[in-house]
Amino acid sequence: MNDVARIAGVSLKTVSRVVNNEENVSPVLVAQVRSAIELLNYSPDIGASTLRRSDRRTEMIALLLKDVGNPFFATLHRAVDDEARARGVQVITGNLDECSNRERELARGITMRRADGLIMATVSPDQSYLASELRVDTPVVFVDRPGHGFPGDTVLATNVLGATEATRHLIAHGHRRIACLSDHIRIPTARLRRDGFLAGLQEAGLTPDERLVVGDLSSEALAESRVLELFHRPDPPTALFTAQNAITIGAVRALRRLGLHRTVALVGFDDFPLADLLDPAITVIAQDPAAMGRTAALALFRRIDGHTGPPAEHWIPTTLIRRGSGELRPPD
Amino acid sequence: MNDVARIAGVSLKTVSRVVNNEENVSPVLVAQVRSAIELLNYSPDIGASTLRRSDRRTEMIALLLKDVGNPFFATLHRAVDDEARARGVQVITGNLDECSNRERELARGITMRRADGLIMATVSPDQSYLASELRVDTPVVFVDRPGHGFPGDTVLATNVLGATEATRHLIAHGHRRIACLSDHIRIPTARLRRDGFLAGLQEAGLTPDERLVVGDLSSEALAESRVLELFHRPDPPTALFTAQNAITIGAVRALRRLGLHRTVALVGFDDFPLADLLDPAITVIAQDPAAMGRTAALALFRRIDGHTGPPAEHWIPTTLIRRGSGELRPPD
DNA sequence: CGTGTCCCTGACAACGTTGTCAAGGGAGTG
DNA sequence: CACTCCCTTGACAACGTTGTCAGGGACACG
Repeated sequence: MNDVARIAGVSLKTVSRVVNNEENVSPVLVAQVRSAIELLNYSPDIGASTLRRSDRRTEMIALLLKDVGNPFFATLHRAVDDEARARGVQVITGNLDECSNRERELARGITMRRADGLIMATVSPDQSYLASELRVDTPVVFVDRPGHGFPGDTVLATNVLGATEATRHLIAHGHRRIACLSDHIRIPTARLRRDGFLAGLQEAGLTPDERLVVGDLSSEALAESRVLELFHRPDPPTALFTAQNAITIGAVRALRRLGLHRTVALVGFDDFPLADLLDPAITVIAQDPAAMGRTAALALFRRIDGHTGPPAEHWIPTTLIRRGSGELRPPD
Repeated sequence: MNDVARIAGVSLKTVSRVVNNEENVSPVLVAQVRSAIELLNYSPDIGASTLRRSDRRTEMIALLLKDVGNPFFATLHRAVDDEARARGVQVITGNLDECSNRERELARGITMRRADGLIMATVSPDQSYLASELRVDTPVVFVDRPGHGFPGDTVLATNVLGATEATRHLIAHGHRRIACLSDHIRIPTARLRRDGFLAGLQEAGLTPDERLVVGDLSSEALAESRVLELFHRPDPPTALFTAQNAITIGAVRALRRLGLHRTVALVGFDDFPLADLLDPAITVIAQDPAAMGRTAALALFRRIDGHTGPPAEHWIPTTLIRRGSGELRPPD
């Protein structure tokens, strides 16, 4: 910037004014400065600018989630990025991998980089550490999973309602023995979906068989083997509700191996690509990760732009998509 | 940092030394400074540090790709991030969406943020603009697609070889009329895979029927409708080689609709989740996006750490995975 | 003509940090 | 004891930028 000022024959401050498109600079000088910028290939340094500015904006927000490689979060990430780019803001991401202590570690990195805000799909049960880890007034939005011990807007899918709807759907098709398969129950989404499932049963006056409620399936492979077990025991279920993507796929593999895929009904929580091309096509409760990302980003930017007020809750509705697997009836 | 120094009763510089774990600070002062840091909840400002440091490292690298929401690139992104995090480096991403001018626009943003390096899956045919857009000595690594007009290491899948192998595989199963369906031919990967396809035909002494070589399929839906057309014309192919993920899926949909999915052979370039659960399961030439991301990141960090030398080319091998769709024989 | 107002411009300090240099003090050496 | 050397510490400037303030010129008004 020094060089630009010298070449253009103006002061440093005038260059700064031109770069920031401030008013009240004579057109002649603007032209001179611009051509000097062109000539020298000058590019302003956002870091230095941030340091000096009074608002201290870095024009960066952080997005902490399970895994940017996971399709659900990758879609959410893309939606956040679209909103951010429209404002000239960069998104920096961190992968938590269901690993509690990494949450805190990454929050520290966010702070050192002075991000303007944070969107986070929590892993650990308590976020009160954010009070000391984050700078004051850094807004936080919790997405997909709620936060505890730290104030922030929340963007959640209607997990309970969706799971209840899935269960109701299976019951409406004549099922009485329905298994519920979910990820580890300490994960909020898993717990809520199981709750929704139980509510669905209760609604119909059915009592859950606890041997059919499995809550520690942390991988596709584990889900597959647990479903196989389920059907090697007496009195197996006639329908499955799988509370998450990877579990649904594990269950599909197991049913295939058992030759039961056209017999046992299945409704999965969370849609996935090609679900409609399987045989039978898989009925799901679809989430809308793009809407979740967009909503979270908008909520965050509103806070960054100065909105104050009590934490808001945004609910992103889920949709039942009938494709075949959920409409199979039990053998009479 | 000022406050920390005052509370600890030492100079600014000593705090700096402690924060950076420099040697030759007395243990007593280290302890004092650390407790003051604790007390005040002090967090160093990477931005200010970058500004003053002589090496000017921001500890950020940029990753420009088609779409972070696309599974192939999401996996690649994750692999890059793993390497980066091991070094305390942040990855910032940009979505190009096959849109040429955004490439340059995002490069400008990268420069303003002073990223230490750039990994990029090019969209436009020429990257010579980088010479003026980037700061001098910013290393660039091209991944998935080669760069032109600007020096940089390259990490590419064996596109030609893989496509030839696919074609050879179909020919070995008795096919003579094979269609090649690819994305727009100006995209390097699409062109290379078509070239590999043609090489495979030539190897077997077959002459390509140009009506069976389609090169402008930019979406799944378009691929689907073009395949439908293909089979409504006389003398349709007995096998398909689809040069990309989305096209493969479009083709599967079309074959389903025609009831030909168990008749017409299909080999797709690039693996995708659930390919093994379709009926028939889809034979593919699998790429290894994680290896590509990892290799690109390692190459970039080697440059950032001072390695000089002529641009290197890294080839990531593809693998033929036989699953059924590629082993169908033509009707006699 | 004097005064006030507005527009344009630049000098200067400051943001939070680290590189440079010099000074103080203690230990080791002749 | 004098001298050198190394370890420890701090003062100060500087990184690239912007906020603040003040000065100078043009113009309008009384």
